[in-house]
Amino acid sequence: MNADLRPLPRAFFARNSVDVARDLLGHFLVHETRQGRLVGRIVEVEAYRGPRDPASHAYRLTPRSRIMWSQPGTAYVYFTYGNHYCLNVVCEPEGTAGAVLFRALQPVEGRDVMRRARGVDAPHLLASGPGRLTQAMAVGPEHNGADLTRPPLYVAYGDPAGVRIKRSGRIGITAAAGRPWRFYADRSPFVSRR
DNA sequence: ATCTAGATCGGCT
DNA sequence: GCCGATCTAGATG
Repeated sequence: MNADLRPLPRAFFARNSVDVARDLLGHFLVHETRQGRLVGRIVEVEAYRGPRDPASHAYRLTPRSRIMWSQPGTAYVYFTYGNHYCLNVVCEPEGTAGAVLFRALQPVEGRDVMRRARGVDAPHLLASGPGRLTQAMAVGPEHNGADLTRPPLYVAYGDPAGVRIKRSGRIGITAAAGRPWRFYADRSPFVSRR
């Protein structure tokens, strides 16, 4: 992996979250930790919108969901099912709610650290699923509100042109008929639900 | 291959 | 009190 990773600018995230989700495929999620630099290629994401999207935490304004109205490029980390953390990046202009959930990565750098954190060996099981992804990337509740446009945790330019994009319904969502806002890299072994 | 339950707890009605 | 933007292990066909 080359050493040069440049963060995406804030303007990238200040758009419709569905467009941001699609455009995120092929770019990198990077975390510079004490253990070393962890890098994954983004291969699966889901878009969530505001009060008009019943599947979104921002369907209502609550203390937890408030952050989805904040500055684009901000991290939204939430806890679910008593066990797992999920990482999102806030989208849309400030004052409009929206976010993209990171669902799966292709591990690119720091695989050994990821293996240790996950307790599994197979590369396609390291970060294929939102809970697995945060565990592999050493992301937790302390990152809620972090700025994902600058180190140590950020989204960096990759190779989006080389991705065959597929779309589908969001996973685990019942109240979202007619909103196929999950995007993933076609035929990638690193997406969830293989 | 497909299903089921259990873990485990914060946020919300 | 209920249930979730999940994962894993174990059972069953």
